[in-house]
Amino acid sequence: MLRLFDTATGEVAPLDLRTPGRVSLYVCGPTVYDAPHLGHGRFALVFDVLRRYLLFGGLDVTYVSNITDIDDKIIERAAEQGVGESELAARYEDAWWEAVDALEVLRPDETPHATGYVIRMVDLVADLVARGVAYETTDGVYLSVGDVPGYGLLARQPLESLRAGARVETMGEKHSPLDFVLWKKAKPGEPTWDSPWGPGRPGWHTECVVMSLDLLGEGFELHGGGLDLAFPHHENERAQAVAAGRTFATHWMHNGWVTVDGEKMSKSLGNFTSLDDLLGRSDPRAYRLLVLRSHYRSPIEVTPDTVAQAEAGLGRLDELARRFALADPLADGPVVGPVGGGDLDGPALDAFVDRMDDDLDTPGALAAVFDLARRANAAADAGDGVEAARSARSAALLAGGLGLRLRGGGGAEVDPHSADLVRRRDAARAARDWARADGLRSELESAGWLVEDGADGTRIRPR
RNA sequence: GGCGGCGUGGCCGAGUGGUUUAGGCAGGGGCCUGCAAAGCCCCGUACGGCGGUUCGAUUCCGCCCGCCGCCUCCA
Repeated sequence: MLRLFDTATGEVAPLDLRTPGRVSLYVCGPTVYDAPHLGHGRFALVFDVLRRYLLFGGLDVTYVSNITDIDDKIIERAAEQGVGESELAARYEDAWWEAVDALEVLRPDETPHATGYVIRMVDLVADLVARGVAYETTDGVYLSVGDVPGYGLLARQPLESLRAGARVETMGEKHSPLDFVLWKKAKPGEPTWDSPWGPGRPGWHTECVVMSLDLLGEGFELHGGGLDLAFPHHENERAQAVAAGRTFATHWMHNGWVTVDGEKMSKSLGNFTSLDDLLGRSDPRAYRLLVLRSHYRSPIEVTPDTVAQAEAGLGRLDELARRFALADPLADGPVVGPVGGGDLDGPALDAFVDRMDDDLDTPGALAAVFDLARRANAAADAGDGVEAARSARSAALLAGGLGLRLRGGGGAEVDPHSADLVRRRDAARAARDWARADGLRSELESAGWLVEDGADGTRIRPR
């Protein structure tokens, strides 16, 4: 039984299901006004791992993640670049999918776009106004936060405490500084939709509450996103649902930051590395491994050094796949449970599940994978082929459960010149001409290959 | 000011009131190898500081120091 830390209660609790065997997740996706950075990649990976683990456990998972394609930032950026908002959004949405595809993050089952749900957003806002919890001002419609029971749940602070910290200067016509905008009345030149309050566009918090409820229904199991979304974004989504008398998500999950020199990576601080940069200079799987190596709620530091460490660890797992010619467990999509059987290492699987069930302890789960790798090699060295194969197969399957694909054979194309060097080296070794064999190894190494001698002769792979 | 998190061996990063260790990377020694590589075995006696509780604390409590986050757009 999976237990997860719930931001709303501050405790680790079992993930209760509306319907046995089925689980629905809504994860706030990106606002597509710029290229995604490492932080976006982390949230995509964290929730991909959660999703894969639920599938691994045999659950029927519905995963929804939106694209925010209308927003202040998009309007601003489009104006700067002299392009239309929809054109800009489409460009960065493409960049988004390209990056997460490279990370082997599974595509959501549904990807609602905010612009496709405006009519329903207007309906919600009108309902909130009719219920007397929202009010109109000269620039928009606002939710009266003081009228929502339990406001402050996700901030983990009571309303009064939040009010004390709020910035009063941005209050305008709002009744309380914490009241937030549901509908923004149009300013000249902005894209607009019709509403009872005149042309305008929805507020960000209204977008996600409408899309999640529409696609997943009331009482869906889990709503997630980066920790910075807990307050005010998720708080405000929840407030609208509560104010409208609807049951919202029953569990809240937030991932920690990617940090740079200990500070949160963000667009506003300007200390970000784009996903493209990282993926261009390292194995995309290394970032997944890096994310898995620490707990999802902890901050992670991504540096050339930690990336290199992850790549080295990956090399070890790939070597395992190569040695045992393991089949790719992700060849036909994600690993779907129930998983088990006599040809797998039961205790190791149990250890893996035990770690994952405990609030997604991926570092612990990974330890189980590496442990299997070591045991597979040790058993093979000792001549126990059966045990070795079982451990190796189990390691690959569990790695696959985490979305980590191991690369064994196949690999890089060997150019004719290098292939010739390999042939000549085998001949030299057969003739016990070590000086010549060593010279040929040097040549191969300077051509970028890693050279290994096995029972079947010289083997090379890219360094 | 309010609320919250963190500080673990060379690096990354889990975890736990004590008798046996996370795991990975790097390093040292050994086995294997023509030499390597890969793999396996062994090794380093770590838990910010000061007190307290306890037979015993890295793990619980208090204080202190340092770092970070949220309270405003943000994954």
